Amino acid sequence: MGKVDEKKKLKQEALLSSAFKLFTEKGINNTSISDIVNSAKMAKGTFYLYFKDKYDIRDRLISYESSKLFENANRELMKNDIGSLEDCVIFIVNNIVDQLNEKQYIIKFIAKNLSWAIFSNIRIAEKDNKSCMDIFRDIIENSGRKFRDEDLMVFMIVELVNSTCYNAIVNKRPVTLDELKPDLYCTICSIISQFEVAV
Amino acid sequence: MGKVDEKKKLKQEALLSSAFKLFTEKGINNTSISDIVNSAKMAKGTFYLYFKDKYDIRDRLISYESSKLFENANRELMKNDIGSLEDCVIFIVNNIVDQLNEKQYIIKFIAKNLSWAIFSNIRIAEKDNKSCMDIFRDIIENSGRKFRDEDLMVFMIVELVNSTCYNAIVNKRPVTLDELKPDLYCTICSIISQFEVAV
Amino acid sequence: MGKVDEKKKLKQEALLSSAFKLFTEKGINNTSISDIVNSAKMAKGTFYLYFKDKYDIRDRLISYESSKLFENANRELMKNDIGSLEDCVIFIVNNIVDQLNEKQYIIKFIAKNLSWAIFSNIRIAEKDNKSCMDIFRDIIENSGRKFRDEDLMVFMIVELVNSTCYNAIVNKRPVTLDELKPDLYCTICSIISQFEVAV
Amino acid sequence: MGKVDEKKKLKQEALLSSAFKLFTEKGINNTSISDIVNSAKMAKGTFYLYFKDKYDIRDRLISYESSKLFENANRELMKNDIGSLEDCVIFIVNNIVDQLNEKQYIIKFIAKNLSWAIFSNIRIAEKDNKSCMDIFRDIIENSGRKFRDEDLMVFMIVELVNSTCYNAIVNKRPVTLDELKPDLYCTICSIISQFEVAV
DNA sequence: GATGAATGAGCGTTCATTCAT
DNA sequence: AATGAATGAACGCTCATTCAT
Repeated sequence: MGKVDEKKKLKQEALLSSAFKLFTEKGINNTSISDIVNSAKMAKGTFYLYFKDKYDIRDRLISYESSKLFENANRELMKNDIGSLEDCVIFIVNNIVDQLNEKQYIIKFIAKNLSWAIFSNIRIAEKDNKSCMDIFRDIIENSGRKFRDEDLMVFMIVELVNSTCYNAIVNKRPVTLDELKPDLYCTICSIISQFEVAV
Repeated sequence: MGKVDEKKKLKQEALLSSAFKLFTEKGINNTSISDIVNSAKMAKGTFYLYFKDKYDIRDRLISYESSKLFENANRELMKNDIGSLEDCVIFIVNNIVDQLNEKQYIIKFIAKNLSWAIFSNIRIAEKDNKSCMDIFRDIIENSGRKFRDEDLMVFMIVELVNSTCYNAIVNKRPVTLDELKPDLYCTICSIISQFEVAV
Repeated sequence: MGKVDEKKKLKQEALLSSAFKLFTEKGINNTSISDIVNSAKMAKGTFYLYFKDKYDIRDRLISYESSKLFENANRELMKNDIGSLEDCVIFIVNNIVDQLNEKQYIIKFIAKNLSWAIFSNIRIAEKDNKSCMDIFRDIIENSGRKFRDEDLMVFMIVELVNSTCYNAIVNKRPVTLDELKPDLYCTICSIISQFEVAV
Repeated sequence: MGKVDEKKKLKQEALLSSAFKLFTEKGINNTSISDIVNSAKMAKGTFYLYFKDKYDIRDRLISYESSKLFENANRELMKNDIGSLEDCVIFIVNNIVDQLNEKQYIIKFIAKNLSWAIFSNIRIAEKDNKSCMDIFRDIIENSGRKFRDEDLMVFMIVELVNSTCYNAIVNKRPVTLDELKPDLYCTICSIISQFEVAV
């Protein structure tokens, strides 16, 4: 990579991190392109060399931040020797919601923008560019068990976790994250068992 | 109520219905106060006599539209003689998601804005101004059964339904609403049973 | 007309005259909306209450300035007792090109923008809102003479005058206006005679 | 001419032809230098090595395209054995307006920008770099006839043709080109005769 | 000579809000 | 109470021009 490309990468990263900081602090609607370039200390026009508009940079950030969460969780999973499928799924969920709980600004930024369509397309560089969904499928396959509709099963778990944890973390209503966890994980087990078919 | 008050109420209602029409058609971000007053055929300044800003009128609309959904569902529940608690809950959920499926613009408008805080505060005029949560509590009490943490139970059900149905109705991904329903209702039963305590 | 309407008219006139001044001084391409409102001493947004954009105000000005030229010429024609059709046409042409010669900024502004379509639609308030073309038709009719294709005849005269006088007035090339006039008027007579048909 | 010079000429020609294409397609005001260099597949900075700005390249194109029209007409004139001066002039005019009628985008581009100053300076490479005006002078001389003010005569003819044909070709108003021609050529003869002096 | 990333002034336009009527 | 003309800050975006490579 030449010197020029390196400089370009730095510029782009400066824009991404400035935008992330501002989006999480003030919200997307209250952040202007001017704010972003001022914070990144470059000229307005430069923004448009790298991104189409505010929503372009937002989508890039959502994918990037989401994949980081998932990568971290997955890395930890590999380090440990987790037994059953249920334990694996709960381990990942638990790891991710703990990350989110520590960095609440991330969940505020991601949650309301993370559609199933985006989620299921997030790629994990460390895992051969596989999607999150692919990784779940691998885990399921490795368990040797059989399920009716894997995609629907994962979808229901993801949506349940996403929406309940958002409230628990951000509003602490109607319960805190720690109070939510036992029942959340219990329901995850119920969902898994409800989809299982005898082999 | 005097003639003047009546006129005022009419003005306000005209603003609310114009705003709802525009918000669902073009989205909140693309609707200006100019648009709203033009559509309601009154002067710009008049808007500020009734609402603080665009977000004030939005919140009023969310409450109003949500309560209508719930009222409709509840009215139907009363007409029928539903047996078990599970059947009651599923009846209400089913009725609401069918309403949403028919009027998709409502779910697009409400869903991303409907926090648990708002939901649990929605008042139903027809039912002595009780909140949705109160009505669920009544249903539970009438069943004669006993649950660990009713609020958390209802919260989990509401969040699961809200987030999965949003995707199923709006994107039809990863499944359509009809394909989702059986598994959704099965999970609702699991959640209920997981919270039940022996009497 | 109420006080408010009067104020509105004043605002609009201030915008028109500021725009005219700037357009003729610096050209349309070098005049921004900002320039216009600054010169008219009002806020930028006010411009958009009265005109769609820069080209809207330009077209309004072209019509207005052109009709003024024609009105003046016509008023003078009425005052005098001009004999033949040729003399009438030449009187009007002469009067208009003299006006343009005195206020060269007008011809610079109008000439390159004045299409036949615009010209033939210019209305003269003083003459029952008749178009320029209508007035020519009246003059022709009053002469009692008969012509093959009146519109084409007037068109050729107008275009010849417009284009040759623009150069003569603005560039004084290849001749000055005064040097051009005799031959121009001679050619006008040729055109008229070439279209005349025996009665 | 060295290899380097040849490469430079190719670059310049690529810029000219890209600019011409874009100017005629979208208009000068809507064409940016970015557009031109993108279309010519070179870097932005390169443009400034060859042209001062957009208006520099425009003027070069007008001269170039106009001279091509005139060259074509003149070449055809040479091929034929045209008799009188009137026939020669009308032959050239007719040939040029037919070219313009076939390629309307050229007249749209040239007409509003073609001043007499530019026209009279157009050089014809094939004819010893003579100007258009020189060629007319040659034709006049060859006819053996004598005229008062040749330049003014040619000027009036050129302006009349240019402005009337622009409308006839582009707007087809108030008549089409074919409907215009007979009267236009008749007026040209009148102009010529009006300038002739007895020998 | 050729490049193209970077600039930043400037553009047209929008719109929430005010306030005299 | 109701109006709507007026405001002007702020917006997203463009683009001619520069200059280090």
